[in-house]
Amino acid sequence: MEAIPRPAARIADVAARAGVGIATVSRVVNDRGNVAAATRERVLEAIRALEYRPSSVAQNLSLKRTLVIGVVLPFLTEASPIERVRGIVTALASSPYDLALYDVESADRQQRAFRLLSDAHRTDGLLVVSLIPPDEEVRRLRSETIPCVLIDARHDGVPSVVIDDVAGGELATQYLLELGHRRIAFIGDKPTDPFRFQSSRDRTTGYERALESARVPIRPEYVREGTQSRHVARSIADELLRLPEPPTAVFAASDVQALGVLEAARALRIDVPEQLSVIGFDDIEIASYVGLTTVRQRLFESGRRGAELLLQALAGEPTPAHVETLPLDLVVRGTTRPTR
Amino acid sequence: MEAIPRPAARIADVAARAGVGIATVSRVVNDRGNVAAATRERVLEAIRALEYRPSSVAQNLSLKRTLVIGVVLPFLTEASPIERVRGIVTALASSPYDLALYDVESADRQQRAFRLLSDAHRTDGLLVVSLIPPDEEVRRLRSETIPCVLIDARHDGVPSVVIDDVAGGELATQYLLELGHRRIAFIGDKPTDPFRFQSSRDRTTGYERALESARVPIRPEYVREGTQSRHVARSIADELLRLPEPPTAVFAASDVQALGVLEAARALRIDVPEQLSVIGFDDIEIASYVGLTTVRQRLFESGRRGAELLLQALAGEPTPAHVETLPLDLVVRGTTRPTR
DNA sequence: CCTCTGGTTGGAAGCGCTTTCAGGAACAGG
DNA sequence: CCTGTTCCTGAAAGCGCTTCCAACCAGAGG
Repeated sequence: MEAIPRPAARIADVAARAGVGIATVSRVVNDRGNVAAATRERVLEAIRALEYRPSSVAQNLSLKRTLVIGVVLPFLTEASPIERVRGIVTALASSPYDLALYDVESADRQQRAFRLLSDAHRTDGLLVVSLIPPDEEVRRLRSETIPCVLIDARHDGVPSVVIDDVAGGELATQYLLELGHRRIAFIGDKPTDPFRFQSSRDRTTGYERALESARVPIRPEYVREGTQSRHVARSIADELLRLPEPPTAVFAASDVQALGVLEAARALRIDVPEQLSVIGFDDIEIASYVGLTTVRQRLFESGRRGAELLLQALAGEPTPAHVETLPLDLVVRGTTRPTR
Repeated sequence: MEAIPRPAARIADVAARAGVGIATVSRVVNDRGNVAAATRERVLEAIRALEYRPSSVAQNLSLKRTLVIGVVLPFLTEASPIERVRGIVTALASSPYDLALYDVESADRQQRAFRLLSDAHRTDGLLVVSLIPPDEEVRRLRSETIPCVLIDARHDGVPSVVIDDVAGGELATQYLLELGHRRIAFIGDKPTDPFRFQSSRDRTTGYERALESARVPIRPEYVREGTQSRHVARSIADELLRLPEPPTAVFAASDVQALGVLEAARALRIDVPEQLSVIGFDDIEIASYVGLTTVRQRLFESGRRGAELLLQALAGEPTPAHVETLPLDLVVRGTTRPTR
């Protein structure tokens, strides 16, 4: 337990101690053939004695790779990105790649782009989650042949793992319609949200389509937008429920927002699901605890699958499909009920 | 949007194009003084034209640093480590350091130690969460002067951020006692769990102390151990509640386990909190949704604080205290009630 | 006994950057 | 017009590793 600062051993130290050339040490370390057994043993002994570990930085420079996969995503603090990261971590666990996380939550888009770019060199591949990379950046990545896979985002020519948000919106709305609901409200994200507004908009489209094909008129006062937060969703729901003709069902574009709706209902002593049906989207972990009916998207799976695709690309295998669409399932729990 | 693979520009390319030496380019890039304005402009122009970005790998090799902080932790898939990671990410956001995640969930201890060691070179500092690093490793880290901070773990001479688990256990148990409960069960982790058994054991100690000072006899059949899972806790709780003389209150060593207790009670149609009080530990996000009374530990804060300490050490500032203990709070929600 | 073959080995060149060091230019003062 | 400063600048030496290539050694075959 001595605390004498001693610099880490370098390959030359090992070579000197074993009385061989550094090339030989390198061969032993990397298990590249043609080293006499006796020599190998001597080198191994020296490595042990010196506690030598190759500097990955130097290896990387020499090999022109980094063995790290960059994951760029917004809102790491929220439940659904976390779920995806879990999937990514799982897929990467058995690979030689490390994972570097870049949360762009607070950064403005400029800075985000900048970081991405300047980090291109320190990354063998990129996983971009819920973010659409600027054309400029995609061009660069491609010209430097750094593989990239998008998760929950699309960009021409970049492989991606997505869901069909329109279908998801339809699925949820149709289910409510089947239960007999006709006054169905929708709470989505603000289109000004630079990040995920596309998927929310698609879900809105799905909602509208479902209503249209059921010949239920769309009431503008039922279609609301807020930010992706329980708090805001709660106050929107509150307004909705105080309407002269309140909805009998609410479709929230995310579980987090659905939880806000649940809170609003509770505060107003409106029983769910007796007086109000609520359906969410995502199926985050909490959803199962509170018994929320929702549209499940495979968040974990999206991360895993995206990482797998990237790993394939990194391995030089051709990336199979350009856009991979993950299935959605309706998960019926306790917050929805037929109208009586 | 051409897809012609073109290798990334190197510093020499920039130098050539600008008609200067590479040293000058380096000076411009790093904003190190003494470059004539005209020269600087020419270099900047070349950088722009070639879309030059310095290779951080090469920089790192030259500078002998990596600008990455390694975070080693088990069970990234669970709620509480995630919460800590969030704190770490937050603290690191404004620093130049990147974050590399090493989840040791599946790996056995051997491999974990190995990874840690061999990665020492690719990391400027280490944050170890809920894991006690082997002496061997600590020695190495110290001799190579790689700063390290422990979160939710202790090791002689290594700064750490922890909580007082004994006090936490006492806090929870005392509260139940104050509510009038006398038949209080405890569900902790199996001591065989190589990872977190220490904190669970400390909480058990706290539980026992509280009972002792209240002169309430400890009943062995009330003190149970399981793994850190809702499922297992549920079946343990089930057994507990079927006892001829079932407990009127359960203290679970973690919120996740408390949720299992809640499930068991629901299945047995035992009303919480009317017939059974339940208190957890941690205050993970779900706890607030389900209204679980619990002992809050500042998970997010622990990550942030640990990262801050590491950053300080990295900056050469002396690390203030060796062991920093974060406060615990009793959060009373809806799963506890006085005995009538 | 000599040449050939194939397994071993070390020297040295790179990977792309930082930084030291010394040389040059320009300018001020004498 | 000369000398001393002050600035600017580029060559070159690392940083620690991989790998090409040439050299070497031994045993096999002739």
